[in-house]
Amino acid sequence: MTTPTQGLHSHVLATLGLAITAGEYPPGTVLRTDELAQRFDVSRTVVREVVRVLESMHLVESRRRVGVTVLPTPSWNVYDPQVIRWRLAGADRPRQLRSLTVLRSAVEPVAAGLAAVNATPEQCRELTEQALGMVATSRGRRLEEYLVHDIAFHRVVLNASGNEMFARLGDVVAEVLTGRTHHHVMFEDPDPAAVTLHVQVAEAVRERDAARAEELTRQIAVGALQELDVLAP
Amino acid sequence: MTTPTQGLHSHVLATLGLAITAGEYPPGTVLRTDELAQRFDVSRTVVREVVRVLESMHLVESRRRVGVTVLPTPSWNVYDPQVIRWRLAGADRPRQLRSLTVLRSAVEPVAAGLAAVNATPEQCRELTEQALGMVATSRGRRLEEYLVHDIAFHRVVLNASGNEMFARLGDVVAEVLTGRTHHHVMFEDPDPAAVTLHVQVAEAVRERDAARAEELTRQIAVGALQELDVLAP
DNA sequence: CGGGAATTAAAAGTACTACTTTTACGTCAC
DNA sequence: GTGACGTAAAAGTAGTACTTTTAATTCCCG
Repeated sequence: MTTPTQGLHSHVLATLGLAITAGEYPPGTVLRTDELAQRFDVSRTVVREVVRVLESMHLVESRRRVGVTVLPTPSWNVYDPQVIRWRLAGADRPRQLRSLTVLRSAVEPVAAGLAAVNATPEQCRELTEQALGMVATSRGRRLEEYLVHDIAFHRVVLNASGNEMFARLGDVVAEVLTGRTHHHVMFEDPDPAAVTLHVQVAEAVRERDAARAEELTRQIAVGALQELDVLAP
Repeated sequence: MTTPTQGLHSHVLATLGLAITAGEYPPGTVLRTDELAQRFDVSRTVVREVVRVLESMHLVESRRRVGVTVLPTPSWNVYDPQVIRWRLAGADRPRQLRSLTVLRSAVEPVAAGLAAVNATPEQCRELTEQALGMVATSRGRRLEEYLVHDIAFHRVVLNASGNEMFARLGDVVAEVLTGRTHHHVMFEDPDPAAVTLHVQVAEAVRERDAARAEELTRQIAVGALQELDVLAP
């Protein structure tokens, strides 16, 4: 069952996008628009609009007299949040989680350093609040609540960096953290060391210590990568 | 005059996308499909497909009984290569170049470190070759040739990292480097220090010295940022 | 027998029209 | 003033007819 979307377009897009990113149609596979129209029981108009969107994501390529060809993975717009969501929902979720975590490990430390310089007082407050929330929910099987604070924390850091490219990764980080939490056996409480590091990052940002904020965030990232190595060998 | 594209769809998409990203339609502006159809002298079908694509880039939102609303900048899919190209071609190109350069400064050092671990012999060879090409073209007003090697160099590093998210930034880096070169007064030869650093990175990767590759690339990034500060105060 | 030019047909691209569905907004009753 | 109701405006959907591109086949000539 796919996500219950409203509107024919959304439905077809979700179904096709998911299928393609899941590798259900190997690269090179050709689809024909009216065949798809028949399969989904919608008009060719709808299919064409869907194909145009998939084309803009570089998942497929539409050529006259040939049809709609599925493109190889390296062409895909892997930064498109929609594509990320599809892939995280699909088969190679572990690989995807790893790629994204590596990306985080590169970006977040730099973002934290910038946040120490650019964060507004309000953002500093928010950051501290979320860190404290993490502490409060870090023990006693309260992983869901912890996750909310964790996501909020990282989102504030990325936004506070003042760089729009970083800010836009908030959703990606949210997906990664969610995926990680839900994928693990949900019994264990989060690593106490990580919790402490978050508190310290908030502190460093508040005190405008960019180097320290960056270094501490780097440690968080290292921890996340190691955790991934342990759980997905 | 916009880029000479083939096909009505491409043409309308390019024109509208460029106009929106250039801020020609402030957020909240409402467009109507048949008004657009009239303006571009195409059928509503074509306009609808364009709108769907713009919607997937989160540049606009289409609602019944309202029309097509231009969304605020923070919603935009700023990682979409198409959006990046439009924005680099438009008014806030300096701001955009800065954002992207900061992103590079975060990503490329980590990518270089990974490349030192994962690069194939072939990639090492290619890297050295491009670095030497940079050296060869670094003097005597040969900026265009230099640019080609520079782009190729960074692309190889990103690909060799083995991380698909990094690899996908190759196009972005290419745009940034191109934009930078063409935007500057094209008289001065590239910074000799930067050229040397590139050679050293190739060396470090070849010798599998991840830490050194990372650190050297970080220095390249710092240089790029400083250069930007000098030229766009 | 081979290669290149002409032909063909298959599929997407475009246009137009008619109809449906949603929903903002204004109206009217309470 | 507030809430139910009706209306119309705009997007959504469908279907059809036609155009354009181009892969693939055919056919002619060397």
